[in-house]
Amino acid sequence: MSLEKRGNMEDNDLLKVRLEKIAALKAAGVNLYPNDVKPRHTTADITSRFGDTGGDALAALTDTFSIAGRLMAVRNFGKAAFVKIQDRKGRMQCYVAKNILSDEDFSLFKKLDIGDVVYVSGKLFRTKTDELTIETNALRLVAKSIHPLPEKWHGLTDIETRYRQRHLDLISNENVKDIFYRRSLIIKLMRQFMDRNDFLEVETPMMQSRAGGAVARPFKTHHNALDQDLYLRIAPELYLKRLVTGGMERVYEINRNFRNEGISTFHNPEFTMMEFYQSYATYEDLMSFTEELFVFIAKNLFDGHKFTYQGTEIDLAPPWRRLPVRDALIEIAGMTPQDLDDHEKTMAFAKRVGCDIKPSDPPGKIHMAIFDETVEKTLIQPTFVTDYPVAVSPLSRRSDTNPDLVDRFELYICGREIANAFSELNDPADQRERFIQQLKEREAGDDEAHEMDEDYIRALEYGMPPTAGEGIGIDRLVMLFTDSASIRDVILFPLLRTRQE
RNA sequence: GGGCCGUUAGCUCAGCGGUAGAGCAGCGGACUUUUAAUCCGUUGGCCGCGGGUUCAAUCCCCGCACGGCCCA
Repeated sequence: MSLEKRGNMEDNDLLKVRLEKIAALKAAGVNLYPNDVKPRHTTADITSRFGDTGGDALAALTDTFSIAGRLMAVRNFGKAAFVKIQDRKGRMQCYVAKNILSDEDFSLFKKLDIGDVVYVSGKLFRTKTDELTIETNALRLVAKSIHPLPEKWHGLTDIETRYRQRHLDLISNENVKDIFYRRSLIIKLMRQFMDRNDFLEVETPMMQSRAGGAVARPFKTHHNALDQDLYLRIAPELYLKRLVTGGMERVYEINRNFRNEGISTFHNPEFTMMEFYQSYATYEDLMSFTEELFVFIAKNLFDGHKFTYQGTEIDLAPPWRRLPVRDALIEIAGMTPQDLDDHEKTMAFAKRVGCDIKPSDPPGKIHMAIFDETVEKTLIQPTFVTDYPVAVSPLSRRSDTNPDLVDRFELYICGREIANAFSELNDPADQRERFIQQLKEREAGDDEAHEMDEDYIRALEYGMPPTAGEGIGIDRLVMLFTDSASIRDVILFPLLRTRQE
């Protein structure tokens, strides 16, 4: 759609003014969208080199500097002006004056709008108030903006607009960019850590004919040429373990998973997880591995192992607390051993604390419902919850000492599940039994229960070495490390309902 | 899915049963070292959408849409 048409349709005065300016610029021979602009510096290049250099030393410099970025503020004095230009690294002030610029460039400057992308070059100096500034001797328009930017002081605060028009959020709210730079750094550090430990990064299918590897409802889609329904994956687990069986003894994948469930400050339907598998390791090995990984990230981010999340100080110094589910239910939920071992009493307790359960649910499942309701939110400092019931762990290895439990842990920080790990079940016969048990629950109405996967069992039948695997929720991890209250603040484009036209 | 809250100018927000307000941005003017520059003047609105009550609704009531927080 042409600009002119948009203008007529929106019938907005601000837009009309801009379109008139565009016409004037075109008439003056100015290219609104040139393609040959090459800034030689970023704002950070200049401030990091000359941030502490005095005015006299700057005056002695003969170098010229050039930056490009968005025009964020103009303080105009008629024949001169101070402007702020923002690039990917920060902001820098530039001084524009009639007696320094060519007449052509100065009249271009007079036609610029806040929000335009511009290029500036010139020498450096310090103003009366000691601010490092570029004395502009050449100016170019790089990309014309036709919409006004959000308010310069308050920025963009409307949450919906921030998510729907993330470009505006990034332009006007500086800390937003910081969060996503930090997210990128965290993921980079995780890769570094995994690579150093001899893990191989792989990619496994996002579209699966059977969505397995987790307990969750999938999204459904359809392949036309094959005329076949497919599911967006809820976890990469079963594919990664096929790779382990194939001899890739240490693998990891950092990628998206999709779960068809509600949206909240801690849930986005698509989210990023790192899953990794290490042969000849146990879930206990992964506890110390996880401690090391988190400390490694924290050291790079905070230069220490303490940080503050929403006003609470979190200390990542290992070793972290290890808490068996049963102990948690007794010590924190307030159950007695008699409650735990008696189905009727367990049911009664569950109902009392507000769990949504069915009498047909196995005891282990009810225990975990009580755990979620009562214990979870109390686990503020990093805690490995261990000794999970078999009933809620269809892919985990059975404990050698107690056949009702599995070799599994979940990591909780700030009352939220951050990671889930276990020694993998590699006995194909037991795996088949677990799937059959899940099918029974599915028939009993649990549409999150795991499906039978003969193909996966067949892979296990070739022999998978003893292996431990773990999934770490990266969005939640980034929330912690960026002190973000909502998962939507660490996902660039969180899912929102489509607006009706 | 339930409860509560929000939706007013491009943005940030006031307001009120009697024809709609500020700041910023914009536009015109003054101004060559500003820091949310300042000063003078000024344009801009389906008050989310649809019903209802009323002489009169942006305001009260009902429904819907979208969003937020809490709960499930």
